[in-house]
Amino acid sequence: MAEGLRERKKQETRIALSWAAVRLAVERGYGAVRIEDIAAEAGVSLRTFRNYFDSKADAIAAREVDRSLKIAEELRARPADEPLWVAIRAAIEAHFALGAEGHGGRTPPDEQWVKGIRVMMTEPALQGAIARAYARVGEEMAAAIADRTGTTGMYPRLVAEVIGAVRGVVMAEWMRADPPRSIADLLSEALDQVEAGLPAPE
Amino acid sequence: MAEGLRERKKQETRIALSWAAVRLAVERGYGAVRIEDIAAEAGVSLRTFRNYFDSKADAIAAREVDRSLKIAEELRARPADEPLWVAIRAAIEAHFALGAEGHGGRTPPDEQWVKGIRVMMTEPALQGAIARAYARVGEEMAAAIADRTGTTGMYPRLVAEVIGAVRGVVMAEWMRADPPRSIADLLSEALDQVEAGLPAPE
DNA sequence: AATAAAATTGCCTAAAAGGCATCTTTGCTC
DNA sequence: GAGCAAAGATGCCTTTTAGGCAATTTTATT
Repeated sequence: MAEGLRERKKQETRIALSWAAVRLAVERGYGAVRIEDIAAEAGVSLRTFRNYFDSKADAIAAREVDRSLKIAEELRARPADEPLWVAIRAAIEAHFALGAEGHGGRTPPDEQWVKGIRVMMTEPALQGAIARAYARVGEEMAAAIADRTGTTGMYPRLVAEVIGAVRGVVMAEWMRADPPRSIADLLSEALDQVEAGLPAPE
Repeated sequence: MAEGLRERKKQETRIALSWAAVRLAVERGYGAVRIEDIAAEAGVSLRTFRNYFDSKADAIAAREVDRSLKIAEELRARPADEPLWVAIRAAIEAHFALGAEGHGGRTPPDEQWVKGIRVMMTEPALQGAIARAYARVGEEMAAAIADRTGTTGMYPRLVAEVIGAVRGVVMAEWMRADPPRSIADLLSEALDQVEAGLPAPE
């Protein structure tokens, strides 16, 4: 086994910790969670928590990083001859498939995640960590785009950051839209506008 | 006087504190600055510092917020009949006029600010605060754009966040470009690409 | 099984966060 | 211009975080 037990256990601990952090924050509010509680919940010592994350906020943000990195992964998985923006749309849509007007009866395990997102976007103390997390994601995206298009210079980063902007605006709108709109819709609308160069409507 | 001495003094203290924070961070490195030092430098008590800012990082970021808010201000000041993107370009360019291949001999007072920027973009501990700061700026920008275009929905926020993305990418490229390129150039290039809808180059 | 490498943990100190009461300053009224 | 109310500044205090260091346990390798 290439990675070995050691690596796997580390990942597991990391994920357990960040899930615990999210769960507790959702349950009792971010401010009321001590990192001590998080560590206890995950079954490690307080000190170990600190070996994994620099802060409570980072632990929560880590969940979103891991999720979001999948966009870049998905993008790399798309056929190489697919036009860039088609691939991008597909990658993002796959990522957001969670909130998808979940019919089908079975509550997706993501349902709890939606609450987590809400906490993350709401709690001011978290926004810094989230932003830093997305910066990480942006780098991955830029790399994926650079590889796919063979471009250098600002282009890949520009695209990556603009996608990040779209993600953010869409999520914000999705959370506050009343009546609710589907993420797929919002996403599509936003990407259309971006691809058109955001012309001023008259 | 509408605002009164009270408000003015508060602003002064706020600015003094955040300048002190930036200066000290540039001089001796972010980590080596105690908020106690910052307070002392600005001539207030440690406790007062805390009344103004939630953290050391916020104090530094505040400087960049104040600066960046001028973009929105500038945008509002542009003639109402100017096309949106023309106005946006002008507003951003005015903002970045600092680094402008400063000939003319006199070192702009902004020279120190450039160092400040470098610290802000470099220090990981600061990136969260910076990001939050830019979120503030994004709101102002979105409001300005909404007012100017009379649009609602995602459009204003989308434009604002995309501009933020451009700003970020341009600054990063500017700091790492070797040989150096002028900010105006980079900005122009980035905005061209965005306005064109970021088409994949072939 | 023996040993090296790496992770976990406990202990400890410095620093930060923020509540609360007190004292000053500012703004307003008479 | 004296007095009063509101807002800000300050000091004190407790809880929580941050992170270095060394000891201990666990995993990987030979």
